[in-house]
Amino acid sequence: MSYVEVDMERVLSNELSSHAGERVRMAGWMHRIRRLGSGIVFVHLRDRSGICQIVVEAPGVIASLDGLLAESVVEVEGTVVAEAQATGGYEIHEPSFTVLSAVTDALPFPINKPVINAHLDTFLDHAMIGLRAPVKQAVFKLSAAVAHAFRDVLDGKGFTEIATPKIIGSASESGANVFALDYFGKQAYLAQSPQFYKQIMVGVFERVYEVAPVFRAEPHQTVRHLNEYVSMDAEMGFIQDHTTVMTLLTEVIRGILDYIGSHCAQELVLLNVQMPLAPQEFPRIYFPEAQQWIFEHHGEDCRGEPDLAPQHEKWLGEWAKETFQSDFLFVTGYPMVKRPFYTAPNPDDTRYSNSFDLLFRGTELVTGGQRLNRFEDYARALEARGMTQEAVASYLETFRFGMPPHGGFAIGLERFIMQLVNLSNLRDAALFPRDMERIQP
RNA sequence: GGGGUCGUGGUGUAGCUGGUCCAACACGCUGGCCUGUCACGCCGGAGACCACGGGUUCAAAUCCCGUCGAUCCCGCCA
Repeated sequence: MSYVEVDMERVLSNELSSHAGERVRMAGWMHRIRRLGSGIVFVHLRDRSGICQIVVEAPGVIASLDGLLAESVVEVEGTVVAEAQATGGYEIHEPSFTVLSAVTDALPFPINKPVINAHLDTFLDHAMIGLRAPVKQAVFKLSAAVAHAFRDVLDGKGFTEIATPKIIGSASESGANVFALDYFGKQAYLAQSPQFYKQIMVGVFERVYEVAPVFRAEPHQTVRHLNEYVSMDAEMGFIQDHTTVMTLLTEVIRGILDYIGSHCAQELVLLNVQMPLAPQEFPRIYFPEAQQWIFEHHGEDCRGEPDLAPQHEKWLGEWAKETFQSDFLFVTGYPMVKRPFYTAPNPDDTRYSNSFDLLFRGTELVTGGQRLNRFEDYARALEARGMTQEAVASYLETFRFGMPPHGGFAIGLERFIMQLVNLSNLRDAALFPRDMERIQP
């Protein structure tokens, strides 16, 4: 049995320098066609590696491009020539074209300009095409690199990747609303988090992670919420307390930043990314102390409130940057009343929890903490909240049969990208975002 | 769930204290010119019943009401 070679002797636009003088075969989209007159046409060919320029001078070949609009797909055979005038130093001469797919209609909006001139709503209606724009590609290349680096760092620390179900039978977990669906006549729900399963799997592998979508039926309408987003979850056993998890998270974040710094130079430049300040140890502040600081420095008295408002997080983020030269800030010890039942309390003051949020440039990026690990503690926690054990019976079985002290966290991938790239809307960090109004495309 | 703002050719905007707007500019599309452009340039052209419905007025893109759509903030969450 023989297979056709995947790359079929095709040369990519970023490989021209190693083929100078050769006759090569290329293929891609006509990103831009610049017809300078009867005598010369420049075609910018876009493939997965980038864009290169093809110079067309033969009248017959120029005629073969008549009527083709941007985004037409072509195969090109031509000679690689070193040319100082060309961006990148090389271009294709004496080409011949085979049209694989001709475009004759104008695009909904131009995608070959440095900036995309379309409202978010318009863009999303045509995301199928808009995503081809180099600036948009770069966002999702970065996104892929972040997810890759997340896996890479955790693989290196003995974690095992898992895939937990997104269709689940019971919906009692945290405060977030769930989407109900009909499952062969039974009531089922879309998972709002892999929380239960990743804890259960700590009992199997000690250390696990998952990169997968989660579903939130919250009716929110803001630039930093989606109803479906990618959660990068990790959970590990045999921790001291939540600070062990914070140390792990710090290493993960720094590992991700290192990775994209060394692998995504092109995207970072194109998107004008200011690399985050990420010191060896991220500064941390205890929840009630954060409220006290807000009261003293901004005059707003939120002391006693169970949570921080977005504005508070912004202030704290600015403070961390100025005081500690860090774009990241841990806020620890969120009140127990605001945390789900599986959260471990602070043993020294049980009003507060052994949990944390990580703020990235003043926006909540990660939630994590230590979980309860003894069955008796779960029984008490459920009772205190008026919940029944039956509702979470299979989850609880885990804790009857030996679970180590453990904890973990969940990073919102789109949030990470949004804050990294300084996007004004989380929807710009999702390929096909799902919000209250949008389920198409 | 509560509140604010907006709705003008395919796209992005100007006009919006009513008449001079059968609507202007840029991108895109299109006809012509240009053999080194790379956000090419130059000269033309097509394309909008100014979201929809009603009202005020001699006169409405412009003022009022309603509907729909979009968007942002708060709450909730990552």
